[in-house]
Amino acid sequence: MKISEQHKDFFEHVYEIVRLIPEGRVTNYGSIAKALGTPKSSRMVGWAMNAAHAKSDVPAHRVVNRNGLLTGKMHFSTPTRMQELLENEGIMVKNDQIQYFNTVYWDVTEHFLGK
DNA sequence: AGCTTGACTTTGA
DNA sequence: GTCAAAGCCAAGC
Repeated sequence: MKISEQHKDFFEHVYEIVRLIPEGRVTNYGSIAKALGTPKSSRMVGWAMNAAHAKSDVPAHRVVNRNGLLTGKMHFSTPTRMQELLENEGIMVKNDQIQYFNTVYWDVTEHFLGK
């Protein structure tokens, strides 16, 4: 896909990127917003995730805030659902904080730059 | 129509 | 390192 496709809905862009996040990796809201060309609209990414929750093929649990904190866990079916999904992919979570966040972090822009 | 809220980030003190 | 403030914009009231 092309990042510069601005004719589509903002949410659809978010979905496409979130779907690209590899298993066992996570990214943050700002990185996604940045990839969409609107770095300051990171809040909208969160709002998009809220809507994405309905879609079954959007791994919303792989998106956390920039500190690696599971800020959106309460929006899942159960408050522990997000952590369970992450741990199921090999990501360690302690007190809503992703362990070794720097290691599992997957930068969206780096991916598109081919790095 | 306006006002508030929010799964956020950046910046400046 | 912390903290407060601003910017972002869709949805809900």
